[in-house]
Amino acid sequence: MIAQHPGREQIRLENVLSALGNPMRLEVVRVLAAEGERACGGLLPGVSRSTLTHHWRVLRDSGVIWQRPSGRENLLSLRREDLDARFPGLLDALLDAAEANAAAVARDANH
Amino acid sequence: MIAQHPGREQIRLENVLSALGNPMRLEVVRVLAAEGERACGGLLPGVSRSTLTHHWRVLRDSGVIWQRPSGRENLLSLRREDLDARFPGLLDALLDAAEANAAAVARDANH
DNA sequence: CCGACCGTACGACTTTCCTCGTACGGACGT
DNA sequence: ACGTCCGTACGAGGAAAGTCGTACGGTCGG
Repeated sequence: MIAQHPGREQIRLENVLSALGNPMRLEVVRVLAAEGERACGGLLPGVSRSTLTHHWRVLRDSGVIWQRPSGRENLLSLRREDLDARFPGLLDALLDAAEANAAAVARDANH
Repeated sequence: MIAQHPGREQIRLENVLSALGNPMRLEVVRVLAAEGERACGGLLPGVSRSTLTHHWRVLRDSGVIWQRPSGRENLLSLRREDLDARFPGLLDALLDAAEANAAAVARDANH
């Protein structure tokens, strides 16, 4: 099926937050913010494809990412403009927080 | 049971985000930010007490609020300092976003 | 045209979350 | 001391989320 994205005005904060409350999806957003548009595959190694599809759907339905077919791939990108327009400063704060959080998690793992 | 709060360094972004991904809890945080320390009761009219206790636990365990007994009440307050130290700028961005979001939801309701 | 590849659709299973009713315990006022 | 109020603990029920296997449909390269 063709992906249907919510309009900018339909984006709801609670959906964005619960979407990003999942570590896998938060990691995806981190990668997209750092590296720009990317294909679906390879973003989360070791996870089955149907699980990935599920997470793309959640991110797309909550308004966090664009999903654009290109050949046999699907390209993902952050909806940075819409998120910034809707919730100014939130995305940048979230990305900074995600970085700090990832560092803390890594520190814990080695502790 | 005595409430046990995570230390500042134990606060994890994914826990904060999924805690705030629930509309009720997001509303509680909005009220606490606006009005400061408040008693548990009366924050969410029409919800049973055991449900409230559940939400306090989620917010407390994720590191978003302090919970402090005072007489026969329990006072709730935002962990603003810890959240700011851990994730600079995030809480303010979230509160601004929550306000914008609440306005949009109200607009939708009247549509 | 055919096989390989990318991603989705669907169904199933498990786990977690949300909500509530009931029972309990501490703190206050009389 | 007694009843009342505030909140928690526990258990149960239903709803939602996360994961996967399998099957399907496009798209590219030979």
